[in-house]
Amino acid sequence: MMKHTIRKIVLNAAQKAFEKGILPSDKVPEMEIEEPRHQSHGDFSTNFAMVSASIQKMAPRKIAQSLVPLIETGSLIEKVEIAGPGFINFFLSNKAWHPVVDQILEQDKIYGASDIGKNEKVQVEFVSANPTGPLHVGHGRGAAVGDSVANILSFAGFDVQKEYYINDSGRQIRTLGTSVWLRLLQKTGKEIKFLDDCYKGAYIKELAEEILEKEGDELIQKDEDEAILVCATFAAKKILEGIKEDLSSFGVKFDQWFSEQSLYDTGRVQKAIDDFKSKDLIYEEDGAFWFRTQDFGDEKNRVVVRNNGLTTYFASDIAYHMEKYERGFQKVIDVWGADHHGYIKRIDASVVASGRKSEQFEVILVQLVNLLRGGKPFQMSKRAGDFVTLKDIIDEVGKDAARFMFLSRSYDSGLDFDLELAKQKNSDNPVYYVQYVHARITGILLKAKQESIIQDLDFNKGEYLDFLNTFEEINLLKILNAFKENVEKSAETLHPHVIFTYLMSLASAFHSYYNKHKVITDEKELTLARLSLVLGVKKVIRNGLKLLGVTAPERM
RNA sequence: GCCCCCGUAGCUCAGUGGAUAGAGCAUAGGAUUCCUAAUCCUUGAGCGCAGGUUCGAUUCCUGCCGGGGGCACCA
Repeated sequence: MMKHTIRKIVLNAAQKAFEKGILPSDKVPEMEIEEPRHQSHGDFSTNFAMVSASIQKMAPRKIAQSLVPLIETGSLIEKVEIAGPGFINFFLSNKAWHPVVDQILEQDKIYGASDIGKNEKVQVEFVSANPTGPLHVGHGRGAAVGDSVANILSFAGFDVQKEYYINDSGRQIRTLGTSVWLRLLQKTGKEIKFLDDCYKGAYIKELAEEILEKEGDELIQKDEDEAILVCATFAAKKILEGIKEDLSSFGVKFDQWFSEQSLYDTGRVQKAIDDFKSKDLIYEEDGAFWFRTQDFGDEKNRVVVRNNGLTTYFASDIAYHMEKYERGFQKVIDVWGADHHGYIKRIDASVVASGRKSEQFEVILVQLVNLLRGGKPFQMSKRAGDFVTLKDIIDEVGKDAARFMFLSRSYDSGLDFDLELAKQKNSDNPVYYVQYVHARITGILLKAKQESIIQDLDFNKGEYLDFLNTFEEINLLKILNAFKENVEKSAETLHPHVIFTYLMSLASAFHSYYNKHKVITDEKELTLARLSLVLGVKKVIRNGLKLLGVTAPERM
């Protein structure tokens, strides 16, 4: 918002310079308004002169010198300087920052919201774990990322839908049924050899016990195929219920649960295959049907119908993605684990083949999570089927700590998740560092109310903001002002950790301020000004945490 | 062999086509008669290597090295 103003000022000055004949051209190149790293370089800086050098055929510093006198300093801009190779640096007055508080208090829950999304329909599909077992840590990271990306996009003005795709069809579900069936037979005392490719987790035994209790006798009478089917349906339903519960306690709520089976039931899979066949995008070879993904940059063509007549998951995935765009989404974002990266090209191929643009499809690849306990790798024996579930983690460290931890790093990097660290209630654990700000401010406001300095914990207008002039106060105002930019950056890059980093810097600035200055002082005006400021901080912390799905406690 | 991600301080990670690359932890010391010490203040050290593009590269491109993951008529 402040940057926008600076940009206008620069453009105006350039125009004036051209009219006066100081600059030979009125062409304006791509320029940047940035916040310099160093205070001595001002609050904002532009490289206008440098990027204009070739257009104006003038030395950058000369261009800068011709512009600066045309920039009016006044109540907002204190001074303008030329530095280095030709940067024009703007120093703002304290007064320029004061309105930020009013904006926050007025806009409240929508402070920081943006309209860059232009209401474009976007779908974020995430987790989408097969209902063959409970969610584990990796799903947790995907859930945190997907949910936050969706929240952030929504806050940035996109029309967002969160979706979970249920792989409730195919061989895996049958394997699940077989797994339960075999365990069930073992329970009845039969000597059965458990198959290697079956699911081995303890939850399979529990499911077997449950179904045995319910309808065991009846089931054992049935022929095996039918019994396995019953087991499969029962188990998948149970597991999906568990998944929904876990996600709910993780604070994730989907707008839609989409069934893979429904794509078969409505004939969409067949339709997609027929459609591609008719366009010669699918051909037959060795008794199987292949989609020409190679024509779209994949390294080899991929099978959609096997020579035994069964479709592959790729076939339903093609139909699924076609269906998404038919629902009107301009952009579709899939959140996948890094181990699925090889799948990107072929889905992208299907999207392009069905007439969409490649840019309308985006995959967020979330790198793997290393679970640690006290700095040491936490061994998970996958073979035995015992792994740390998302539920275990929520139970042990709490939803807020888990989500914050998952979002603390870019998903492009692997993540070390230390259970001991996530449990600690001190500054090692970033979630408390940020939440503490919210609780501390609530404490201050409560005290102010008790002392009758304010009537209400919440107010919608700043008071005596001119009294905010310490370095720490101006610093806080600058950070508060930058919230919206950070939301936009986070939305544009689809990186929620931008918000994490932002919140950490805001929290740090607040804690420093808190330790140096009293909010409630003997001076009434100053006190009210500071109360307005900290209320603003509180609201921005809350808004930011909400985007990450973390609560903002009133006390800790 | 091919593909994806990563390589920044002792450790875990941010960050940027530009002017002096940041934070936390760890180490050492200090701050509370006062709004929550789950806090703050002070203290050293770094862009894997080699080329290229550019007025300018840690950032973009290529190659190499190192770490993680993936390469089915599996899901």
